[in-house]
Amino acid sequence: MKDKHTDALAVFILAHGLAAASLRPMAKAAGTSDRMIVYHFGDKAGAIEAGLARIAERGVEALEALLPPGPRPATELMPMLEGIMQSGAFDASVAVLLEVAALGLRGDAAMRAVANRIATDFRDWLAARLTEPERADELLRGIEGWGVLRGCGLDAPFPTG
Amino acid sequence: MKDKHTDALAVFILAHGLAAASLRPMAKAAGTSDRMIVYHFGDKAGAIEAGLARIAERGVEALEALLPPGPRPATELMPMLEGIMQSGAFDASVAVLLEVAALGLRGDAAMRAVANRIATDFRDWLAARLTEPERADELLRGIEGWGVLRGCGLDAPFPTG
DNA sequence: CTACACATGTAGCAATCGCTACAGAGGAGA
DNA sequence: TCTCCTCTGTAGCGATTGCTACATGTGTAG
Repeated sequence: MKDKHTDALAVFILAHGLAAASLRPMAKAAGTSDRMIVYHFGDKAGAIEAGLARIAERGVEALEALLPPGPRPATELMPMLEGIMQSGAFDASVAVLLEVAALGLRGDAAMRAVANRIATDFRDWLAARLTEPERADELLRGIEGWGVLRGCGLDAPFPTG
Repeated sequence: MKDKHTDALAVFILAHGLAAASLRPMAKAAGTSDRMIVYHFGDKAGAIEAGLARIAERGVEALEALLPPGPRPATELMPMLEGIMQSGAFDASVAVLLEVAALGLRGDAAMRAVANRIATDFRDWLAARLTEPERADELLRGIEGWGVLRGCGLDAPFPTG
């Protein structure tokens, strides 16, 4: 049951953002009570961390499912990614990452750890998908920056290959 | 008086983040009451927007003060910026931008407008500071991405010139 | 002096927050 | 059967949330 609840937490956080993630609404979305969330996860922070960890697990899988397999040169991979990101399908994921990264920047150690996990998973996936894996850091930086500027309503160029 | 309050709002938001920006704490920091904040700014959203607008005005000035004047090639400007950003002096500013951009990504029109203003000001400043102003977009994207990854505790490369 | 807009303090509202105490249900082992 | 242990529902706590009603200043124009 805890596992189902964790899924529901992940879905809720993705849908509404960290800022709106309070116990009762999350519990209701999970079909249970705030009482149970606290029982399973200790406290709100534990529940949030569990939900974010689940998001981290699922994020890369979702992206992977949308791309043909195998490593490619950046000049091929990045335009594919651009199409996917421009569609808005991952806006919620990016928004969550931005919220978590902002907390990390403010010194929240737990959130920084979660952010690190999400970003590292994405970077590793990117490196595995590139025929030039040494460019993963640079391209990841470009993608995240593009996401920020997208949230700002700016048409920044997507990082090219 | 409203102007002083706006300054205090900006300082508070920078220091504690959007997530912690509730009326009473902000008012206390401004040396007034929640009653007065609502009186001057209409409601909480108005106060937040006013504070963020003030942050947008001041952000670029603060950066400008730390650099020698005049446009430079990216290969000179970016290492200077890197030193400043690595110092952490602008972590709070970046964190606020990430929070606002996340709300923008979620469709909050007012926050997207504020985010747009902040990002556009920064981009314009960057373009004016570069001997290759056409690279402003790309470098801005790189800097924002670097900020995200810094919040994730990742040592991403700062965009080079 | 009067009138009237601007400004401010006190008090309180209903709603929501994270969290907890308590009681019970249900199954597993002695 | 008795006794734990895991799980769950109800109810409520004190604190904080955004916001408002009401009374009272404090100026300035007529």
